[in-house]
Amino acid sequence: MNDSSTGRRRGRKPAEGGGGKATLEMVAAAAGVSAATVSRILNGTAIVSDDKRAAVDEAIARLGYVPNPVARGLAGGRTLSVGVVTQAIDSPFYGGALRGIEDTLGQAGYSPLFVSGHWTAAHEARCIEALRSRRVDGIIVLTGRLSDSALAATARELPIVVTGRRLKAPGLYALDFDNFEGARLATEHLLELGHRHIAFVTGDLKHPDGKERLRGYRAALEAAGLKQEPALVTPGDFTEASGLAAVEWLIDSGTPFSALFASNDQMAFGAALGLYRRQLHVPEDVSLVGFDDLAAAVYSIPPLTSVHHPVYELGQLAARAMLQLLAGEQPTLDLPAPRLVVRESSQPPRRNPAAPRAPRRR
Amino acid sequence: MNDSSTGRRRGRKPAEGGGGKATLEMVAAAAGVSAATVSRILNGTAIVSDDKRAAVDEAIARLGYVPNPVARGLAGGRTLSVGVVTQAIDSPFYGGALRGIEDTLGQAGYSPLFVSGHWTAAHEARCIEALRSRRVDGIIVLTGRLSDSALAATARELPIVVTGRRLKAPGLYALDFDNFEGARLATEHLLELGHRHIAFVTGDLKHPDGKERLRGYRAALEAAGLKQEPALVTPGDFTEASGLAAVEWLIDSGTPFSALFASNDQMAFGAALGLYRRQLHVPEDVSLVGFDDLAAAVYSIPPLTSVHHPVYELGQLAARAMLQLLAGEQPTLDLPAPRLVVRESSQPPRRNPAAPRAPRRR
DNA sequence: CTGAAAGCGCTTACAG
DNA sequence: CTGAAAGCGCTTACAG
Repeated sequence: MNDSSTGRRRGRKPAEGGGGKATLEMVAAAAGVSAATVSRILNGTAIVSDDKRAAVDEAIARLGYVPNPVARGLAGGRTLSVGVVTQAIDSPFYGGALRGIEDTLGQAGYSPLFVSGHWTAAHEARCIEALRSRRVDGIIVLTGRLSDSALAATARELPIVVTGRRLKAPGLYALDFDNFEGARLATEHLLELGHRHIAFVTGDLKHPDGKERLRGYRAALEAAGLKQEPALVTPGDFTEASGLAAVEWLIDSGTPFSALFASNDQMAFGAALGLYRRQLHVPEDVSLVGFDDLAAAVYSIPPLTSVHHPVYELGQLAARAMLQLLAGEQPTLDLPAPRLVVRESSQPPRRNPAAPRAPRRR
Repeated sequence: MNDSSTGRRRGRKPAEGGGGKATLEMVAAAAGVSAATVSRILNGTAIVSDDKRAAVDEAIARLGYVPNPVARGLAGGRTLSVGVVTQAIDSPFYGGALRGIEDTLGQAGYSPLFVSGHWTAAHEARCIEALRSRRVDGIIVLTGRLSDSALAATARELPIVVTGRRLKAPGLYALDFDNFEGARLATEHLLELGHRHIAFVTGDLKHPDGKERLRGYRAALEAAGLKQEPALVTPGDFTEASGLAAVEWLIDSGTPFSALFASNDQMAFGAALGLYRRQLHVPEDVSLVGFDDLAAAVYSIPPLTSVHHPVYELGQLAARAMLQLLAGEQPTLDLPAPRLVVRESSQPPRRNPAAPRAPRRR
């Protein structure tokens, strides 16, 4: 072939592979139609005659054209991206949710923009500003510390999906997990095994999840007709370190307990280490139950009984709700009910189930 | 004040809070200068007289102006965003690196765009396309399966920083951790404790990290004058499940060993569960050493001796290198040397250090 | 030192 | 059904 036949002498090499140089205009020229028509075909905005459509499709394929989302964002006001405010990009808890969001959004042609809120309202507010300045089409907020009213306010500007709270506001959809029921289930499990002295490590009680889980624990005890022992409830903050500290505090306080329910798996892991250090065996000496059912629960020693928190589904649903909001629909999605995954860390108390036994040192 | 003095009658409410509606043009008008001047001040592109600068600063503050990165990207060709190809957004291993990248990039005004490559070259290639179509200014690739030549090729189009390999190419900077030395150190530690039968669980051997760690293990044995026992080397793939399977395989094969070195912590966790299931205690019966020093290593039972892999720093350095590449500089950064963190999972072998002991069932 | 103007690659009323 | 044209909010040669 003769290369003088092509007009691009000093042009960069023709586009192939995404991000190439082909533009809408080039496609339009190649197909012999206007740019507007190509745009309409791409967006399904209007009915176009079959032959033009075929010509355009062919041109797109031949040029390896990939629309430029940046230009799209400027012109159309939509960027096909949604911001995701997580608390820490490397959180073992939210990780699964991020994956669910990424998968679901990706299928719809949207990209997630992940930012870390670092568990402070000020930081989260800054994240939301940054996201808005990037012109995201909507924002998914995973829990966080922002006030309901702040969230509702920004929902007036662009669609918001928020997890971990119960909240109704225009332009906003809230997705909540039944933490109360989960904690109730876990406590009930221990009660059914015969435990009567069940220690509880709280989460951060400023956090709705923390509050609800404590409530669930108490409700189960009450339903069983047991009196609450304040000495068995020790404060934690959802970190491994606080679970470890809680166990040491409990043991040192001398209050007998045959089971321990931690408000999340991370604290349960910390608690397990604390028990190990004090030579108490799980589950022979103390039954241990966590909450969240992290991936690591399966490989903890012994494998941890835990309330399954469907984080991946949470991410999927949050993304789906966002897509619906973006499409002008009203989401009606809901999370599955909590269920307990029983593994090897819980069993009936050693001696007489009714007779509490003080952990002893060996 | 009389509101007829302002021209915006039906306009949306004035911008306040990021992402507001103020535009460059509005700032220019308010400050009595041209848009070009405002742009120059914002970008530090040219020297501007003090009084104009003051007027502009004031107008920006008053209007709560936030530049629109989308428009910026279209006009200037830069989006102030860099793509990050990780393998799984919720990887316990890469999580720290993502945080390092986010922190470092954020300080420089850049935003990361995280995408998951799912450990396949095809997927990663698609990620890179998607990222390029989003017009990122550069791409950081965390390990991955892409061929060196594919990476070098895309580095001709935009700056690339890649971790986990040794590679030189124009527009590309590679950041590698000394996996060989790390594995050598870990094995040496076990040898110094007196172990002579050290089992090894490999990582994915198609992966450079996997290969290097095996090499380090072998080098240490050789340096100690020990003959290699092929039966002690069992294949794994970096997952917990493969660590568990490896231990079962090892025990069932009847080959005696007093220590086990897994090519990463996740496999060490799996191995720990396998030992627990077979009633073998760590470290009394078997010493266990991992690699990577994940956050979870501190809370595993017993706390795991592991080669520290500075992932957060890795992320920071990768981002820093990208920033330098973007500024037209040639990075010369390097990762810290590996070091071993000794915890409670390793100790001298039970009996005579020189006499191998077959794990027994109890 | 500073403006006017063109242009980045698309979308979207507005008119056929 | 389809074009021509304006415009999204910036940046950047090009001229003073």
